[in-house]
Order: sequence, then structure tokens, then C-alpha cells
Amino acid sequence: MDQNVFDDPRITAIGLLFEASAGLSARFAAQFEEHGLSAVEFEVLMRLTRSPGHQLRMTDLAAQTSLSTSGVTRVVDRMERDGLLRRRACPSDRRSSYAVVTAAGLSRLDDTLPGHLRIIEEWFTGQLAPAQLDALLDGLRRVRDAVHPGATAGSTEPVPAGQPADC
Amino acid sequence: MDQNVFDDPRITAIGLLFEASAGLSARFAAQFEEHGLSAVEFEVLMRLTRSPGHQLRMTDLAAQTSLSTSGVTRVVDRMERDGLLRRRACPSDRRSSYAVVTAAGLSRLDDTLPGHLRIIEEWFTGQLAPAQLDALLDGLRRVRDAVHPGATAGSTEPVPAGQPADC
DNA sequence: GCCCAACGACTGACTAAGCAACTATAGGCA
DNA sequence: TGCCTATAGTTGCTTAGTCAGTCGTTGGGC
Repeated sequence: MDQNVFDDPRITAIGLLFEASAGLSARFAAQFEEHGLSAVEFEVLMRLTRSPGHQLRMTDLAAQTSLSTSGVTRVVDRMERDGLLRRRACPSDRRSSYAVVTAAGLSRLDDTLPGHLRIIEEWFTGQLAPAQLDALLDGLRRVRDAVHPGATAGSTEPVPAGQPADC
Repeated sequence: MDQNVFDDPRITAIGLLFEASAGLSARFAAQFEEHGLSAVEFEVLMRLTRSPGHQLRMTDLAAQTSLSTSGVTRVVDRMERDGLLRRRACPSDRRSSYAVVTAAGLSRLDDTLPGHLRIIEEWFTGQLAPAQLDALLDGLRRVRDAVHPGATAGSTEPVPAGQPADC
């Protein structure tokens, strides 16, 4: 075990990425909590709300978040109990069901988003000069594309996951 | 709920950061698993091994990781059971105890690190031209320093957390 | 020298999430 | 038509982690 390993620039680099990411997550979590949401619940609200009809099949929701399908079942259970979502049967495939954002869910997201954007601005994008931010985002985009193929699929693929032609 | 909110550059920016970070985490986790470690256990091994005497008080270990003190108690329980660490009483303060890396823990880390560095290289640092990587890291460092003060403390503060003069 | 508030670690109770197994439905093919 | 395999969602079980509370220890103020 060479002591110098810990000064390896690769270790430093990944440390920076993770610490920045974790630090921002913590700021977000604190603000979400003010609105009675967890980070996962916020993401679910965002993904559903940006989808046509403010709804997504359970499986597609799982694909768009970091959750397994059983994880989605459970988070949707909780959010349905809290009135933020409801389930809707898929008329054309009786195996499937949709998670749909309710009015309460939309209004919760409305309440939460401005503060969320403010925090991103304050602690992330606003920390950097525009050119510096662009350079950062270019780098991140390249890494993201390498490591997480399909993340850009929603805007380029003919039928993005979560948008079945029927239903 | 304005549909354009989802195209807000701040949302895009934070999405890039999180997706890059999550994608790399997933690659790491797969390689850690080959060596019977979780990401948390790997981080614990790293933090302890880079500390003087390959040891740290439980509280200081908690401060250096993203875990609560009870979380540290539990992960150290598991790693002690697996022979990677052991606890050692602090002679000068009977409330404290140290987690110490064992020979088995060191050798496990030795086995894991080369592959870990290779993955960082392959999916992160090697994806970018040197100048581009520097720009990315500069930006990340600025964000990290804003959002996670004290992360640099280990190298600059007179008595970094986790390095009490006694014991 | 004696309190007593603060600290360090641990434990019990709980929550969130994953995997594997299960049920119901869909759809192709003999 | 009737299988037979694949798919969608849920559930049981297990694991990792948190919070709040506990116990022993410490160290400053009187």
C-alpha cells in the first residue's frame, strides 16, 4: 500500500465530483423537507409532471429514476397515501398501471421548485463565471454520455422509453 | 406549472452533475462487489488507511464519511466481523475507540484499488482532454468548496478533524 | 473535591430500498 | 384454439441506514 496512492490525481478528481454532488444533495434535501418531500419523491413528481398527461407507467417511471420496479411500487404507495399521486389502470393493457400526478401533487411541486432553482443558482451555477460553467457542463456531459448511455434518449430516440404509442 | 421549467438550464446542469456522478457510482459498485466490498466499506478502508496508524476514532470516521455515528458503529461491526477492521480502545479517553485496519483489510484494499483507478481513468478522467479535465476540476472544486466547507480541512487546518494531538 | 453538562459509542425501533418469488395478463405460434 | 413464454406490478424477506434514547466517561466551574 503506497501512501502516494491517496494523492493520485484520479482519486482527487473523483473525490471532487462526489463531494460536490453530495454537498448539493444535502442542500436540496433540506429544502425538500421544508415541503414534506424526499429527494426521491421530488424526482418522481418532476418525471411524471414533465411527461404527457402528467403520468407514466410504473415500469417507465422506474426506468427514468434510479429505482427498481418494487422501489417504484413503494414510493408510489406512499405518495398515493399522501395524495400527491394516484394510480390509473391502463385501458389497453390490464397488466400496466399509470402513476398520475394529482392537483395536490402539482401544487406541491409548484411550491417546491422556485426554492430548488434558487439553491441550484446559489450553490452551483452561480458559483462560476458563465464560461467556466460552460466548460464544467461540457465536461460533465461527456462523462455522463460515456457512463450513462440513454440519458439523452428522451430527446433523440423515435420512441423514448415511457412513451408507448398506445394507452 | 410552466412546461418550460423543465428546460431551465439550472435543471439541466444539476441533472448532468447527478447523472455523471450516479453513473460512475454504478461502475464503481460493480467493481467493488467483485472484491466483496460495498462503496461505503471501500470509503471506510480508504479513510482509515490514509490516516496515521491506519486508524481513526469512530466519531472522526463518521465526520469524514457521509455516515452518522450510529451508521459508523454498524459498518464497523460488519467489517470487524469480516476481519477487515478491529476496534481498539483509546488509552487516553475511555469513551473513545478506534477503528483500525487489519492486514486483511489492507490487502483487500490493495486488491481493489488498481481496478478502481482503472475505472476512474476509463470512464472519467480519460474521457477528457487534459485542459478540459482541468477546467472541469476547477469548476467542481469551486462548487465543492462552496457547498462542503471543511472538505479541504485535512490538508490546511492546524489540527484537522480526526487527528487529536493525544492518543 | 464534587457536580453536572457535554461527549463518545452503542442500541432499539423504524424507514427505505433491493432481490426473488408470485400472480395476472398479453401475445406469438403450433 | 390452446399453450407457453414474456411482461407488469406487487409482496415477503432481508439489509443498510437514521433518529432518539441510554450508559459510561470526561472536564470545567464552583
